[in-house]
Amino acid sequence: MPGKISPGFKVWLEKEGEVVFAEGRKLLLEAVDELGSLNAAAKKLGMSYRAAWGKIKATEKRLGVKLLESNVGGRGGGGARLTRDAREILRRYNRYKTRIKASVERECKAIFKK
Amino acid sequence: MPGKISPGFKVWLEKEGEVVFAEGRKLLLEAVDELGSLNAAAKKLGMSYRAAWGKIKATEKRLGVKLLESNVGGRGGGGARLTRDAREILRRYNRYKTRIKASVERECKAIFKK
DNA sequence: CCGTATTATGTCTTTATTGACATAACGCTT
DNA sequence: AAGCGTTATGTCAATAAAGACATAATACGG
Repeated sequence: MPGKISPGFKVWLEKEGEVVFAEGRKLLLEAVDELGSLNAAAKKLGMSYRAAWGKIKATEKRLGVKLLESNVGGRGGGGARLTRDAREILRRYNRYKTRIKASVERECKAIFKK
Repeated sequence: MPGKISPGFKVWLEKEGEVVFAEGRKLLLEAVDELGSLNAAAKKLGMSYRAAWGKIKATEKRLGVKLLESNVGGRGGGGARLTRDAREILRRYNRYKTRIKASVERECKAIFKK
């Protein structure tokens, strides 16, 4: 008899069968939006700036869309903020995920009597 | 403006926060059930017997449940068949996935006007 | 009793992903 | 002009995941 088994799920956005946006990018973009800096966002998520920058760059390339508008130097060293496209993708992803999450929790009770 | 973006999803079963069953195991177990042999199932899925066996073994360990009842030697070299527990897990996973898939397709139309 | 197809494992190689380090440029601020 | 914090990249190491290869044991059928 299987013990206490519980369901899990993950959602993402694709373009031509390739994953272009998932939870990691969502957290990263939201952190940039909050902090106004990719470096600060990376620190908040416990990753190196290099890694964060690489992920953003890769996503932009696959997506063919610019996600961050950044300026280097100046007061505080510079900073970055989300483009309109980034906000649009973020909005769609969040809406999609919220809906699926609700379904998951509903079905969960029907299939796995806790 | 983002191009043609489409949603994707994945579901799995957890035990104590650890993934114990997902799409790969499902396909493997179903193939074993159909063919009566782990070796044949592995070939069907384009993986080595070694890899298939390792995955089954790892899943059994994490799950604390036996998935395959096997006999070695004899006519045809032997074979394997699913245990009752394996069928139960498979049934739950399939039911769960089917439900979520339906939700995904429904929400998809609402969020991504195709 | 030998051939055969299968289960059952160990080990080693290759590959892919992630992470760490290093360096340059930039433009405010003081 | 010097300092600071940030963007922007290249490179290389570490770690993880997947795959390839090798070998033993088994039991049935001819």
